[in-house]
Amino acid sequence: MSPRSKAQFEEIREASTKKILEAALELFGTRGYEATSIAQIAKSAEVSKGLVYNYFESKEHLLEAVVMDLMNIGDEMVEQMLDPDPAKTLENLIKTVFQWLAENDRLNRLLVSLSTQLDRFQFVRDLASKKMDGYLMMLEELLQKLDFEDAKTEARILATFFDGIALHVMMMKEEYPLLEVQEMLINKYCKNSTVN
Amino acid sequence: MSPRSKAQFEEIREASTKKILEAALELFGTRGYEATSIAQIAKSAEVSKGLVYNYFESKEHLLEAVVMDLMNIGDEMVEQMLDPDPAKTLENLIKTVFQWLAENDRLNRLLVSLSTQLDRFQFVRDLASKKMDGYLMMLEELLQKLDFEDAKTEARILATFFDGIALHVMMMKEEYPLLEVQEMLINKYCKNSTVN
Amino acid sequence: MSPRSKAQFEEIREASTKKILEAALELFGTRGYEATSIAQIAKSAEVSKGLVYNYFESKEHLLEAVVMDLMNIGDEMVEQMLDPDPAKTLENLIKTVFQWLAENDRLNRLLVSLSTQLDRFQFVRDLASKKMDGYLMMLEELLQKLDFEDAKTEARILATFFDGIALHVMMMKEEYPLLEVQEMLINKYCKNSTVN
Amino acid sequence: MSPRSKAQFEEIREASTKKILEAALELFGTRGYEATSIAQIAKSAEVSKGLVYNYFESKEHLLEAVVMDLMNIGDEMVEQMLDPDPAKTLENLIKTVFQWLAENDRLNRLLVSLSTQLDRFQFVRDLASKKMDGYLMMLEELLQKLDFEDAKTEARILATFFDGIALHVMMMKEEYPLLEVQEMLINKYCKNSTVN
DNA sequence: GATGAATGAGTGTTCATTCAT
DNA sequence: GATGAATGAACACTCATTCAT
Repeated sequence: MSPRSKAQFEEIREASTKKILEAALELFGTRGYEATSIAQIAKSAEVSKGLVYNYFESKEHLLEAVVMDLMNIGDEMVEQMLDPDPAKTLENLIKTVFQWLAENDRLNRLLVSLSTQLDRFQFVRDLASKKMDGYLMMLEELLQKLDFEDAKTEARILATFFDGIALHVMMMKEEYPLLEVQEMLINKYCKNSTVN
Repeated sequence: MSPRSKAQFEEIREASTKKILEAALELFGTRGYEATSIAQIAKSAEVSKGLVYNYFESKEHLLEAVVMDLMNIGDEMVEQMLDPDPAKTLENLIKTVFQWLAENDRLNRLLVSLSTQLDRFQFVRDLASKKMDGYLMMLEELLQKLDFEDAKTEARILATFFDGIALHVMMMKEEYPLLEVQEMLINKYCKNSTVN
Repeated sequence: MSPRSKAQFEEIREASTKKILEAALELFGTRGYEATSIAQIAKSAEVSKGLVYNYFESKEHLLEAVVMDLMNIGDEMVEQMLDPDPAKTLENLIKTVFQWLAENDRLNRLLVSLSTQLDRFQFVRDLASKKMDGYLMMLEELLQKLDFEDAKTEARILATFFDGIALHVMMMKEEYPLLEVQEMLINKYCKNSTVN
Repeated sequence: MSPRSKAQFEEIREASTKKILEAALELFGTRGYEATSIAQIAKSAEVSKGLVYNYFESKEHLLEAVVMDLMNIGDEMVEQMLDPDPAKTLENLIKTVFQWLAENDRLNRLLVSLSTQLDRFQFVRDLASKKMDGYLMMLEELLQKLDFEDAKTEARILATFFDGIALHVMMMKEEYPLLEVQEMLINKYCKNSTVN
């Protein structure tokens, strides 16, 4: 009865959605959300303006979809760095953060830029808040195992520092001495257990 | 209708310019650059739209003037914290940074948000780059005096960390444990000379 | 996969057409023609957008079909009120008009609203004009039999009045005193023969 | 100080406002509110789209302004027809209504068309409701003085009839026999007192 | 016969900027 | 120096219509 099967339609939908999401990420990440127009996204995705609205209710919903996509990727990465040795886990974590920053310039820029507009995008605030809490708890636990005195504040410092790096890498790109900083950080935090 | 002296004109110019700059800073800081219109600035400064364009070539030039103003204030602050004892100077510096962040929510937000658009605002890139270099050099010198081994990287870490705090305070406002973090930071960096 | 007979196809066609027409009537009547989208009609008729265009050339042609449908219903009603006694026929007519208005809020609204756009919908103009002529002639004939002096103008007045009620009922809904008005109207027009 | 005086600005504003209001009335009245775009109004008023929004917050506010303008005119007319003799006043009223309909085609069409969208335009509903109440009371009073038995319902009938004429004139324009209908109406209602 | 993905012209609205005075 | 009326390009979004399957 139907001319195309459900599966065929699904394929088409997915392909178009993907093209749009990728274009949106690219542009939101490089120019920022406000400075990117739907027309630009459509053009970059080689698609009509109207189609964007077939798949996403509004520009803001498109942004939400882009961010949600990213978050899922983030979760997967965390699981891969667990290790029986807490020092090793922390080292993995640090290395992963640094590597991610080196490779995901546009996502990084998008996330930082959104963090300046938390009031406007409630969903970002909720998401960031939840992520940050999980983040902090994990770090605190690790640092406790590594016998840090005030693990809670140390975790805060480490988390703050990670985002500081995100900001600086975003601003300076390759000029930021990621390797040196990473090494010193590992020295400071992952060699602690042996010292104490 | 007595003709006005040059000085009088100059006074008027300066007063109007100041009113506009203040309104622009306030609005750019709270709503963001994109979301603030020239009409809003003019209204808030109790001035006509046309007058804004008499003093500033464009919205972007107005932004530039606002940022320049901020930077000058920053320079003044640095001079006030110098102390013969490097540990004391560093402590002053840390305290000043923390205090500024606690008190200047909107400026902080404006600066962070501009840092995400360095490609668009070339003058911000140049400015930030120059400031950062001076900043880093000053920190490196201090840390060297405090006998840190790799003072260059430590300076980088400290600068990165400051901006990380800026980012987190902007996001979390009063919820960020500024005091605890500040204390731990002072312990880590300003007690070094006595230890070594 | 048995081939379907012509009759079966015809049945399918008719069923789909009917569903679409009903949905369109409902939506045009409640939201208005401009404010109703083809997508809404298709959804409400549980049919694809494409199918609507299989059966109706355009949105405007669909409207035309809807209106034609309505008109046929109107014709059927007229035949049911004929009576040997002209006074009785007129009374039937009045009562039918009032009852229809009380029961067909949405159709009434659609027709009035279309009458304000006669220039745009030529077919409505033609249709309305033809209907009105027949209407007037019937009324004139009746009133002549009831010995009204200037039956032509009286017929015009009655017809005008009917549409005035349509307008007011549409605006005021239940607040309009349909019963009182109906009674007075019957008194004025259907008791004439006994007086003269 | 100011380049143009307040009065000059006021003049300019008024002239532009008037041009826009006139164009809007013309187009809303002929094509309807929905079918008229701001672009069309601006073009017809020989003005930029942007200017329309300088003077009117939104398309709906523009409509409101147009309608309010009309209503004020209506009020002025009522006062001019009062007469010590109620029969004469009623006659004046009838004549005024008929004359207004003959001369104000577009306003009439606009008002009828808005009456089909009372739910959408709250301000029209409020306005119409208030006008109608005053209208009915005045008619009732007049008819009471003229010794009509059920003056309340008669007033309702007259008011309904007026709007019926409005509807028919709007549809048929010059083809509607305004004069004959007017004469018969005056005969029916304004000769009553002498008979009784 | 039937589907719904895709298009593009059009909508209401905003706003940086210009300019006559 | 100062005003605000005026412009026009741009924006987010809608929707009648087409078409490959």
